[in-house]
Amino acid sequence: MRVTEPTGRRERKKAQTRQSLADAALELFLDRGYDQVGVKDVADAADVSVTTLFKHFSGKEALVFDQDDDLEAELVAAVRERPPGRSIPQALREHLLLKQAQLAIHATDPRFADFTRLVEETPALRDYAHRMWTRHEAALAKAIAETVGAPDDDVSCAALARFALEARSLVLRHADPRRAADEAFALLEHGWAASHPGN
Amino acid sequence: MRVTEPTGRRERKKAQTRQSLADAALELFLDRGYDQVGVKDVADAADVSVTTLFKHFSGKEALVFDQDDDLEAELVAAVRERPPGRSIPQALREHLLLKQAQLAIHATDPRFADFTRLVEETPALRDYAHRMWTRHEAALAKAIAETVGAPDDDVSCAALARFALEARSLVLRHADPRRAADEAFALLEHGWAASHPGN
DNA sequence: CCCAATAAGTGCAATGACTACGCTTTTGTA
DNA sequence: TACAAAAGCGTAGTCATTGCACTTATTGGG
Repeated sequence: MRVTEPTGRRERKKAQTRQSLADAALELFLDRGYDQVGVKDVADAADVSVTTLFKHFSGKEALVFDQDDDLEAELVAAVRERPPGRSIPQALREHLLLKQAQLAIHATDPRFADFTRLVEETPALRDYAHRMWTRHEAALAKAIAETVGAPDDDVSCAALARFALEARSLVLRHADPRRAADEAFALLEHGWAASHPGN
Repeated sequence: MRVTEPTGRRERKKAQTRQSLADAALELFLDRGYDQVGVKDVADAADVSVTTLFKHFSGKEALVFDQDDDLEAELVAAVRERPPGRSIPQALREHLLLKQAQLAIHATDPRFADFTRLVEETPALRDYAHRMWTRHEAALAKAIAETVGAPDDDVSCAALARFALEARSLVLRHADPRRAADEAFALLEHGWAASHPGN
């Protein structure tokens, strides 16, 4: 019995189909623009039926983003397991910048810049990416509240969670994200320190 | 030439049609739920064609919200013409609470509670309402920057604009919006004061 | 090695929001 | 009155997305 990679032919083909779709989609979108490409075009290019496409991806926008499943767990961990002496806003700033840097590793690929531009210039994709993060607001708020010993529905904890997640997209469109993040999070930092000293 | 109300029969009928549509839509949505009603149903109930419906409203969601045109102007004015001694975050908190109170005036109408619930429980409507506000983020950021003499693209001004607008929806889902607003804006207040004392 | 369960993939038809188009009716105005 | 603009209409289309019934391939067991 194989311990690593219990990958039968079935799962391999499935992954392959999925990859074909994602590749075809990205190429077409970059070439013609998101709105100028129909879901039918993508399916044809990947040589599968439209029905199959929707068995692999929940919607047209999802074709562009590979599964970022444990986003929530990482976000919560960034707060819970932050090094001693680092405030929650600082920890969140670091985490968001780190995730962005992880993406930028592919920056060697000249497609990457185009990819980023595609996402930022297409409202449907921008919104989708945004929601990938804000989706976890409640979980983040809860983690923060537990960390500082506040009730689960504490408003300032919810506010910090919301603002930090919003800061991400705010900062991303800036030429120098690091500097922008410093400024945006400085605001949160000071505001947070005022009511939750030492966190 | 009539100065006030240059209202000919034409414009009156137009407004009437629009109103019929809005009324029919609200009644149907409240009765069956937003997703269970098609635009065809609304058009039929108002006794107009679907094409006509879309000449009056930009989309299905817009049927629910009457034109809030000068939202942006009011927002900018709240910052620019705030009474002396009141900080920008405070002014924004007041303005947002005021606008909410203005809506709640209709609270005598028992439909109003249902209306609020409808909007909050229907993702499409919640998002639409949210975007009605966040749409003006750039204008608000610019107004703030000019008020404090910062460059138009100053990050902390943009951040304050974004956070304040987000605070609105954050606070709205709370049982006591006023208290929630106090907490959320306290965070912004202190953070903002740290870098822009006296504003 | 064969069989039955399972899962991937297919094609087709339908829904529901929205648009384009070409047409008729109404209304404001010269 | 005559004409242009505006309001409305119906049809037919696009596009994403879903349900359904069907074929094909893979797998695990007997």
